[in-house]
Amino acid sequence: MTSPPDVEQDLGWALGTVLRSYLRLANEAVAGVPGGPRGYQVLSSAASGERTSQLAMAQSLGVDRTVMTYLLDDLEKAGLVERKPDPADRRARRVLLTEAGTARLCAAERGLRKVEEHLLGPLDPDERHTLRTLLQRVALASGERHGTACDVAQELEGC
Amino acid sequence: MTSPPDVEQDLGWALGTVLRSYLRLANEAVAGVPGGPRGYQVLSSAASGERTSQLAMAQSLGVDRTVMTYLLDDLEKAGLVERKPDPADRRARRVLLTEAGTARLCAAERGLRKVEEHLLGPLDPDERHTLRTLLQRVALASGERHGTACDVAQELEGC
DNA sequence: TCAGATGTTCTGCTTCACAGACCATCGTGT
DNA sequence: ACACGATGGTCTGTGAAGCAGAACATCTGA
Repeated sequence: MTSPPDVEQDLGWALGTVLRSYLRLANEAVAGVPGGPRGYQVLSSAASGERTSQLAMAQSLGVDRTVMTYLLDDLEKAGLVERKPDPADRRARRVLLTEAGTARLCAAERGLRKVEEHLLGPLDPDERHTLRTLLQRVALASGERHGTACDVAQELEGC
Repeated sequence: MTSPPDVEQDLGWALGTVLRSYLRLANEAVAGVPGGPRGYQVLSSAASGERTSQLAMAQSLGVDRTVMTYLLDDLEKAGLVERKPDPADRRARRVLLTEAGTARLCAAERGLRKVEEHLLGPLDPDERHTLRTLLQRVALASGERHGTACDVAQELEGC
């Protein structure tokens, strides 16, 4: 007999479980931001100043471009962002935060920071930082190589 | 001015991004298991022998109990699991793996292991182990305290 | 100037999760 | 023994959510 590989060993299970808990809490923390946590991410992404085109934001956040449309519709309706025509490319729109949007973003950030700390409660400060850093590195790396999935597909053939 | 808190600093963003990449790869790795990665988790959970009741499995995997029903329907239709009446409680069913189910589970596990290693590619072996361990601890802890969300809700009041 | 690529939006469709009702069974109390 | 609420499982309806595909405007390169 081989060892009994429990579900809890599975990276996917751990990721899913943590994300579920996070979302459950985050939904309350960002109450008032249309689109929930994703709406917050849009705000945050727009606030950074880079990647203000809708498509760029959609890709970095992992949402469909058609979804980004009505996500922004809601945020605009709530007066948190504005869509200004991009002077350099008249097809594109620059997504800019209004003052209300900036304020709402800050409030949401404060809330989310507490949620994160609560979620990482079982870890000591060093470990929290380590987890954040490692996750971030994996996220950044996996975001870059979108097309590189093929080499894994090849490996999988041999099973 | 405060520092510019980019989206990539957000724990939720990192979790979501990594999980998305994982699912994209895992979907191929578990091809042939009805229900995709979740179907695999059901198999894995049933294989452990504990938590074989549908409800217990549903909770530990974070899916609705009505979803578990048709998830198991599909797995049973594919001949990977059996629903046997629990002798101790005739309301409940024990979910048992068939031989085909066990084989499929092993194959899926091999595939997923490669996916995980590929995903954690940018980390060195020590870091991979650290990330796995820390994530697991957070996942286990956040799974246990389901009702303890209230204290965070209280904290959030003060924002 | 023309052809193809790109950014955005809109329409239609399919999938999917959740709420709620329903049935069978258990456990407890009387 | 019986009645009651709680629990495990299933089914039905409904609403949301995302994606494919087309449409339109605009950019870019030949």
